[in-house]
Amino acid sequence: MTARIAFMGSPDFAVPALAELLARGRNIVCVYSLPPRPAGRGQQLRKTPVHAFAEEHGIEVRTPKSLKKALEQEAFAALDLDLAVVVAYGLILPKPVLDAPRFGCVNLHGSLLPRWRGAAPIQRALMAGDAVTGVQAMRMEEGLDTGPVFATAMTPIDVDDTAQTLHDRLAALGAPLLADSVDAILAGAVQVIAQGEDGVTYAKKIEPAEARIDWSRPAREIDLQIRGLSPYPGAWFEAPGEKGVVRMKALLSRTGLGLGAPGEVLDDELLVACGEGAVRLLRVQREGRQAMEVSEFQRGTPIPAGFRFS
RNA sequence: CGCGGGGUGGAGCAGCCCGGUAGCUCGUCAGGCUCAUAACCUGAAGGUCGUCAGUUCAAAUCUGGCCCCCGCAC
Repeated sequence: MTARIAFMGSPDFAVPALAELLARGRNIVCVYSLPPRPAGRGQQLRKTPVHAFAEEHGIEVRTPKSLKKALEQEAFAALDLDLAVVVAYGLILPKPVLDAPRFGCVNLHGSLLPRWRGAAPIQRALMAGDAVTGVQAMRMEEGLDTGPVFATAMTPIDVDDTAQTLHDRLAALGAPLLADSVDAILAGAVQVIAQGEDGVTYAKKIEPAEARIDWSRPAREIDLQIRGLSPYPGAWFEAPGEKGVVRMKALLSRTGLGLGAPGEVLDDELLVACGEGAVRLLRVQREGRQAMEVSEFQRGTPIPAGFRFS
């Protein structure tokens, strides 16, 4: 009943899972997270969300740079764990670590495996235009997200979903799903289903270069790019500003109808012509400003029909 | 001290370089027009211009400190 569990995770996505385990009275003896590092403006040292959350709950936090060294692996083994729960940790778990807990390691992944194995499954599913996605609890193996699945929760991807809304929904769906799997595993009553061999895709990490909008692409693709990269890193293009062109992020959009040269603004509410079709921008953010609805943006610094984005 | 942009009535912005009666597009309230309206017309309320100090006859505007927000890079 007081099984010894370690939680390994780093970003926001992992926090609800840890919170759920605590809410169910699970004995989290230690939390592993990526080490604090200089980040953001001013290069301040920043703890990961999981790190901060764990500290608030008085749990020991360890932040090794790597788990490849024997010393770290021994420290991990010394925890005498029954189970390790891993959610978007950020470090590779070497075999000695995977094998240390009595019941092994369980992972929560944000896609319907074997589709979108890897780093950015939520954004990739959205950007690819998938109609449905989900979260799965799975047993960890040495391969990248290759282990057999314990449980699945699915959710449709809506036309006004962004990476943010989808992320939040999947995190919320995943927390109880994962906790249920933990219950089942510890009770020795868990069933697993091997991943299929067909339909394997990899969710490559999002690179900044992918964020620039190319208005000559089809509207459908641009809309998916905008919503899939929203709010971070944010699909962007160049807009006029007082002191020359400024970067402007598109945070929410929907496809629309219209004809014009790629990048041409077709009405006074930022309907922009694409290589094929048009995209209506719904929420934007200009450099140095807060994100806002297009109606608000147009009130302050209107971009009229006829303007052409490059 | 990583680079840079910003904090002006409820919202979004202009004004700042070249100190001197607070502006624009909306919103709100009242009245009018209309079969009617989120449309149009008229009028009104609402701001110690982030904060503290300095310069000055006079500071939103110039100088310095502090707080908060944001983009890039990481």
